[in-house]
Amino acid sequence: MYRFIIKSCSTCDLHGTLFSGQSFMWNNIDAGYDYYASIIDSSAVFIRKLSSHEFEVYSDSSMIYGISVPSFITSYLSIDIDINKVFHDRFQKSYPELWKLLSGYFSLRVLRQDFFETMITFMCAQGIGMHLIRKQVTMLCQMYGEKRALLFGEKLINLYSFPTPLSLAEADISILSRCTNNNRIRAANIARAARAFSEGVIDHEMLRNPQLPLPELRRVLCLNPGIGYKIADCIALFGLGRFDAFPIDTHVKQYLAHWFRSPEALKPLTPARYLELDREARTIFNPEFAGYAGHLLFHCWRREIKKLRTF
DNA sequence: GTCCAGGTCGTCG
DNA sequence: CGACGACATGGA
Repeated sequence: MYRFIIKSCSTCDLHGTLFSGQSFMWNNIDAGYDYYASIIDSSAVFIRKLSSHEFEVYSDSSMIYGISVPSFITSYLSIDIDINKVFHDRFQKSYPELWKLLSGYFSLRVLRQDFFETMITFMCAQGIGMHLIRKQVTMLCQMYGEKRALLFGEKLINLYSFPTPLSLAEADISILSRCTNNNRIRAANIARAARAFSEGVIDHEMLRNPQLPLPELRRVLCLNPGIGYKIADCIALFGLGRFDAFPIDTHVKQYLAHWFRSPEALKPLTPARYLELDREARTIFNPEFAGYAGHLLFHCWRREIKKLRTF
């Protein structure tokens, strides 16, 4: 077991990380206010908060995705991102009431999560509630993942690893569909995407190139059945660390109408309007961090206005 | 019973 | 393009 200390210049709420894209991945994550545990790149990782700006990290390997654990975790928790970078002064001054409401969400992080996990979990997130999405991911991990009991000091944590691409690629659709809310189309799309990833048709390295323009990245992801604009943008934001990607779902659409008085956001969301709202968002937010900002607003909207409890 | 959930896709006007 | 239904289930 390796142990590292990481110092952070910005605060990070580890429980808040659960509100990130990993809101779905309930049984392959365990987190509380001062700790976070998961299996990342098939290695067990445990993070404990020592103070607001210091973490200790335990890992059973010295490298994750080929880079040192401290470097990886710093990137994973995106503790390099500062809230004043995410929201420019103009935004803060233009929406003072909203800014005050939003201040409770500043310690929430957008994680730089695993590409494959992100792709599959967001393919489960189509027009159904958070509860059902999490149920699907839970079943996927239990049926196709690996059970792992992790011991960190005195703390025992039971988790499932996320299924490997191959295990989903070879899955029988009738069995897999039990994990996808009985939706066979979704199950077939997931198996197909897993196959494409295994075979390199979905070229992870190519997609990870930060020079790749967002529209092109979106176009390539949308080549896969079951991935539309919204899910492609989620994969870019959470799975490729593209904080400029701005996924527009039913909640984002609602707050664009309510908080930013967008008339377009009141109409049904067609592909053409999606692109139009995407353009609008880039005039409201710092385009470089539009998605990061949008994610904070997403949770703020759900909790403060819609009174939805994610946990 | 009705409506809405972190949508996507095929079909039709 | 835009509207509409299918896909599926469960909580409010």
